[in-house]
Amino acid sequence: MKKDRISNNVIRRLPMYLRKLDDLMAHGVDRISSGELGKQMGLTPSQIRQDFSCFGEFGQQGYGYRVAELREQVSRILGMHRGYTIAVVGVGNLGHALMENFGFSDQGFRLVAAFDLNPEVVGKVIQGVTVQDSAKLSSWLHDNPTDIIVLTVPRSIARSVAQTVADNGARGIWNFTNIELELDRPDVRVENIHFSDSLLTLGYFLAEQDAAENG
Amino acid sequence: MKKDRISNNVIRRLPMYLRKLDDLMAHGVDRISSGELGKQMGLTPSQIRQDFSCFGEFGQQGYGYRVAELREQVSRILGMHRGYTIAVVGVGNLGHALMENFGFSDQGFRLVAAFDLNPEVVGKVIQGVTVQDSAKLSSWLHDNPTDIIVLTVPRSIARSVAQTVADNGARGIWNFTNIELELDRPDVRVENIHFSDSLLTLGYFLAEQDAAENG
DNA sequence: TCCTTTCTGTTTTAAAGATAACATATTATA
DNA sequence: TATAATATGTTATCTTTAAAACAGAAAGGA
Repeated sequence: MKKDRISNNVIRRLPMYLRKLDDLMAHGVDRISSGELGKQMGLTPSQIRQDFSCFGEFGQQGYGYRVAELREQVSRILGMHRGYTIAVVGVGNLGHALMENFGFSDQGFRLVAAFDLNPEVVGKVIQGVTVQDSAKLSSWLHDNPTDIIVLTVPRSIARSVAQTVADNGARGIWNFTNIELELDRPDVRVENIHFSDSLLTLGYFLAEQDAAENG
Repeated sequence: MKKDRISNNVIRRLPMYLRKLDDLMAHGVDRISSGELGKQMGLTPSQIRQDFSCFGEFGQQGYGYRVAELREQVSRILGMHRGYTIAVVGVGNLGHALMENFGFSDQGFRLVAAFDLNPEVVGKVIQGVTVQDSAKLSSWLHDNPTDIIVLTVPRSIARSVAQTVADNGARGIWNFTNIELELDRPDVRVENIHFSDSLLTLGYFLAEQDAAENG
């Protein structure tokens, strides 16, 4: 039965399902049961069936799930067919790396612009996109409504840039800066990649191990 | 009362506390109550007190928490004083960006080595570290036990490289490749940065918004 | 110094999340 | 065609996580 309110945990598992299903398709698997899928993903069959049942009935009793169809459903739920537009703000090492190596179009997004304030970077063409001067950011966004901003600027200007893009129609911010943005616009969604949080978590587990062994 | 088993959720919040406490210190705040901290972080005071009480009694009734002291405790819990060693494997755009811009030492880690198989990259010195040929990876790790491997190689070789480093004493893998590693070594901790999972999650929320408005 | 206020650490209660159980439908097989 | 096996979607139960309530200790003021 379709649910109205989908829990965060379920949403976070959707991309994992997508990856696994892609993987299965690449290996020529065209049907799978929740039991087998659970075994391969380290989840219980119950959880898998419950997760999918939040969005509809994608399986068939006595048969299982058709991989291609399920993959399509998950991809649709994630909005991958919508072709959301993306602009990178801050073309330093990281922003550059994302433009070059992250396959935005593979994931259903369209990289449409990039901005930086360094004159040495402005004008460069990366993946078909010309880096523009940050001074033009506001007006460009105003003229070209853009769904998602990749925020890869130094943390010192992160907050003000975030506010600027939020005030100029951005609907989501993919935040790579190491701060909590705290915008005054609840309609703008912020998704964080906190590198240091992740590494420190890893460090915690090593420290825990060390403590258990020595003290 | 100190707890034996700390839940994952609590652990994931620790780095957030650390960032907030750093922030408070930078602003000259030297004491804070769970109420005020909760307000600033979007958490309930209860949760904050419970989180800290997992590790000990860091506050003072009627007074609150001394920011510097609490920061020190959190940092200690995360093992930041232990100076875990780090080697980057895969010095492409992303690996390079991390070496240059992520402040490993600021977070208490020591960047000690880097490896790549591209001859144009091998020999380069980045942040004081000379990039070595990947052919030397196994033997080097064997001779220089390293705590954490930053895995920034192409996904095609990710699994085999991960296995290699795990078999040569790595204790943790910071995985930036878009796959689930599934090592046969439960003692090696894997911490993932799944860029696409994160962006797709953001996409989900935009799609949800769109669906609510139109259909 | 005494009393009120503040605020912690812990206990209790409630909510959320995950697992297990179940009823039912399809597939495969004899 | 009948029957056993399989596997879903849903309901019920259990576990985990978060919030609220509370008792007691320190701080601050009159």
